[in-house]
Amino acid sequence: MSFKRSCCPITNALDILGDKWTLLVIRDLVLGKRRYQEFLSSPENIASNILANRLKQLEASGLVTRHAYQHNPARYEYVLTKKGKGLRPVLDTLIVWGQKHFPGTVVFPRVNQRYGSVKP
Amino acid sequence: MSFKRSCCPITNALDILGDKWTLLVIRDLVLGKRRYQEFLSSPENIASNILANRLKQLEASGLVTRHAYQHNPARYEYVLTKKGKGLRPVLDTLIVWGQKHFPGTVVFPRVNQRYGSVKP
DNA sequence: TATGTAACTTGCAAAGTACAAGTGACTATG
DNA sequence: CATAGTCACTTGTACTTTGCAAGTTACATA
Repeated sequence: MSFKRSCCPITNALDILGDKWTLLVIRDLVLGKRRYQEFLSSPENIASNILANRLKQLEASGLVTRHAYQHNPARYEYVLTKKGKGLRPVLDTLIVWGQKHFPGTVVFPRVNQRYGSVKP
Repeated sequence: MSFKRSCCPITNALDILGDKWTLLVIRDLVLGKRRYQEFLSSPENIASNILANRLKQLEASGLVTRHAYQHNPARYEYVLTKKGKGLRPVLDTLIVWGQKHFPGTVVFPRVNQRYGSVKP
């Protein structure tokens, strides 16, 4: 999907977000997760290749930035950009709709992990 | 995707909405479209088999109801249920985000077609 | 030396998507 | 009356994406 399907803002948004995994990764980022293993540990059990692919796409789309928090071996953290953070209202309305129509669903708590300092 | 991936409301919503086409069909329904050819005529050029499949899924998920507007041959119209209409805030926030980050995108106008009367 | 961990990558089968063409039941036109 | 057109789909086939398991690289720890 590299060409432009239409000039509709919804269509353009879905070209980035329209699959079963991308918004879940963004949800995790909003919840405070930053590292590969943290995303993998979410209960939906995303496959590692799908996760790697989605993180790459999110970076390419400017929703996420990646920076090393350690060298030798290089380890990366992922953080939402302003554009990525702008999706919160979308997630919020989805949560409202989801909670109304799927009884028993609950919003996950924010993770508040201590991250090591980053040496540039 | 028939099992439950998790108890997250976003995940459950994405199990229905998480692809490149479903929310576009819902957008068309919100805009007032009801018939097969109308959905097909949208600028994104959805394939007819994908459209048929999505309409079936939407009906199965309770977002849309189908009723005949003509017999011999039977022709059907699709209308959003209350649950389906509840997605408007999601579309609205997507539009806001899309318009902000994809310059030049424009919201499509509502169609206001005269539909024939339905004989039950 | 052996095991473990983090962040990926690779291989392959299964599922989903895109495009074209076909179907059945009519309606309209020459 | 025969032909063409419309509507709402369905079918067939090729291509792409996804899901699962296993492998890789570069360390850290026992």
